Amino acid sequence: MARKSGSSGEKTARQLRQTATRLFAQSGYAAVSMRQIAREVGVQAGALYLYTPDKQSLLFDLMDQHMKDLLTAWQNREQANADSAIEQLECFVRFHIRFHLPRADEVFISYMELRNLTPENFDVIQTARGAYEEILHDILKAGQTDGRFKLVDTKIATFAIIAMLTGMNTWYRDEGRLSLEMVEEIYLDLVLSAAGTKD
Amino acid sequence: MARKSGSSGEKTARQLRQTATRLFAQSGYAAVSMRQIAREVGVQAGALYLYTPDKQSLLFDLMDQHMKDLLTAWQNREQANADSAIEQLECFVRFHIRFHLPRADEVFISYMELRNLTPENFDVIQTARGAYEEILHDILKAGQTDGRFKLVDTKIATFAIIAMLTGMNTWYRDEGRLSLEMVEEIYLDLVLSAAGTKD
DNA sequence: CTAGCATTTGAACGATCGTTCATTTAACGT
DNA sequence: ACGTTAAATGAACGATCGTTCAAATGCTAG
Repeated sequence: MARKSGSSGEKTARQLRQTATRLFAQSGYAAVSMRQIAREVGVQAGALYLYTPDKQSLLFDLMDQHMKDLLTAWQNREQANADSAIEQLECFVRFHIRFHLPRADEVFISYMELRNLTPENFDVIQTARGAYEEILHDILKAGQTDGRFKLVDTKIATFAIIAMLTGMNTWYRDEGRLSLEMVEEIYLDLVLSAAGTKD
Repeated sequence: MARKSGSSGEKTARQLRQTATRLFAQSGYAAVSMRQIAREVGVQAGALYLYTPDKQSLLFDLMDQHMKDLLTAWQNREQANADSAIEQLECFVRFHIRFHLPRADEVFISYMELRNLTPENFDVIQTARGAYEEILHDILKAGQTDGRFKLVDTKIATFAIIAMLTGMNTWYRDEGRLSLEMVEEIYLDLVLSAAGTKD
């Protein structure tokens, strides 16, 4: 047996990305073998190398695409012309939650597998992450300047808020106690309070 | 060559724990081989099995000890009889930071390597983590009851605050811009604000 | 000084790893 | 209908994995 009936490169490539995303998130990059991925895709291990030059590139491409999607989605967000810093912060929080919650696996990978990237690949992802953090940092600095926020240190607040928001992914479940909308309001309240908008 | 001069089981056991902690944090459990650990300890791989029954137990013991240390340290904290919820929260934040910051590797492992634990070992660690989260949750509930905190949901606030605090470990460096004391004050301000103590 | 114990070596086990490649078969353009 | 290309197989490569164990050696108590 060689080529299988109904086979299509595009379909296999898509299944490879999906399967790798799921397995890497579930067990970690180093713990997942190419043979295991191949088995769940439904091909032999050798066939995977038609779609990725090697395992490292597979990981990097997933992470890189995730970061590109994130930054692109922010550029294309609705309500891109919010005026006050408070409205901008609200916009950011809602955007972050709506983008990250449905992508639990990709988010998990992008945070947990940084150490399994080669140095060059690591730099690329870190730069993208820095660009995303800068979005929030700029908002906090603006609010601080015009006196709407009361923050001791905007840089640390940036890290703290992003950590807080991204932490959702560790406990949120679709079938859980709270809907996405309620969670969004709760976190919005926490972030606005932390920023000092209610003093 | 067999036994080495100056060899001592206690010393090797200690070096094994230290080396494994460092390497697991650096590269991840699955990516680190017993031979690599042995090389850095300064023995052959076979010798490690005098000190751990297998690699999985080595990981679990590190994580289990870390969680036990954490809960024990909380029991033995100074100022254990803080009265108001605000003071209790302040006590918790300072405790968390002082305990976690000097243990970057252990904290990293305990968060990142959960999926490499067997189901039984996973349950043990998760239970310990739940006990720690409950400490904060009880404080938040108390403050909510007596009206000092203004939180929409104490359970989510618990997760959010712990995520925020633990996130410090990803960026804090001893030689960095801010001292431990300054970081402590900044995070304390963020947490108290988020809890709604300044409304 | 010596017997027994603590400690480590170094080789070996079977299993699995990422990756390559000649070969085979299916799909498609002409 | 045929030739070309796309897609996949399955065997094979050397390397490395976690783990075991007999043998060898240093340490220590009597």
